[in-house]
Amino acid sequence: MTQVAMEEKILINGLEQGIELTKRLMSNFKHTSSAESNKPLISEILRIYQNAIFMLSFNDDDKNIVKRSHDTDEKDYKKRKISDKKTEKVFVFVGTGQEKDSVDDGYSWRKYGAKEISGSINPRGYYRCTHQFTQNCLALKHIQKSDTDPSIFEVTYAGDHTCNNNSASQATTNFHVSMFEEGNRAGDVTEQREDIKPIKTEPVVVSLEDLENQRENVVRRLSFSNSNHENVGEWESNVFLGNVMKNLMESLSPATMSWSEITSEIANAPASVENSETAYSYFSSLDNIIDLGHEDWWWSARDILNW
DNA sequence: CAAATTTGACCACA
DNA sequence: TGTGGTCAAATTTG
Repeated sequence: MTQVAMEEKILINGLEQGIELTKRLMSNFKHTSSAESNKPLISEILRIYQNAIFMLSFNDDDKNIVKRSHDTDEKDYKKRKISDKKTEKVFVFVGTGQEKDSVDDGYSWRKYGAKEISGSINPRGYYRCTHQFTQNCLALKHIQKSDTDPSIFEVTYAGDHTCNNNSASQATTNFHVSMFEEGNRAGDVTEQREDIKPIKTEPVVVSLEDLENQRENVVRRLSFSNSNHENVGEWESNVFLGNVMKNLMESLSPATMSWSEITSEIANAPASVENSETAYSYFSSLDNIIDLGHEDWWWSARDILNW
């Protein structure tokens, strides 16, 4: 594992911890205050996380960030399996929840194989969409538990869902943070890095429906990197943010605040970082917050946000 | 009993 | 020939 990868992991774990704290905080807070006063907090938290993730993708930029465009390849659909698919690697950090061997991402999967992977301790599981035959849905995914950290799952998706039978309705109690790490081979446009540097954060507009039913749409609308191409950081951040929001929604009772309220609140949040220095300062403060530990963090947040 | 999983066989590919 | 992805029979699960 490279140095960068290690830093990445540490950062993500910290962020994930922060989210757990946020969940708890919000859960507590809803009993003692109005939803209205929660809004600025939510915005601030989201912004901080957004910037942290920004940093993450920025750090990533000496690796291959660009996802291989998989267009105009559909000629030889003879070899219709995983071979030439855009396969994105995803790290899923499962929150404190129960140990499971898979990750609930809203779709229903059917395991069709498992394989020992050379050099890895844990086997890799092979899944296809449950509706592969009934709806001709050719989505696939592979899951492999990390050797070093049992709470991390390496998930590779291949193929798009054409089915609509995802079980998006039931909310997960677990909290997932998903992140793409790399596209693939070395020859891939690493020199276009300058173009990829995120420039500015756009207002966030997302609907919960889209998040849970149509990830692809979420990717586009939640985008806060520049990018004509979809790049990895984009996806990563979107999934991350989407999960943040989802959990905030779960923490708040549905009656106290509607999703559209949150959405507009987020959209009105100040546009964030213009450059990496600013982003770094945000990141640092987040880092400090995490360092404070659970109880202190709560009070620290009170100070920062002027409650 | 149907649907999902396990597990070794099979097979493609480098 | 080794590795990794899929198949499918056996088995488990609900």
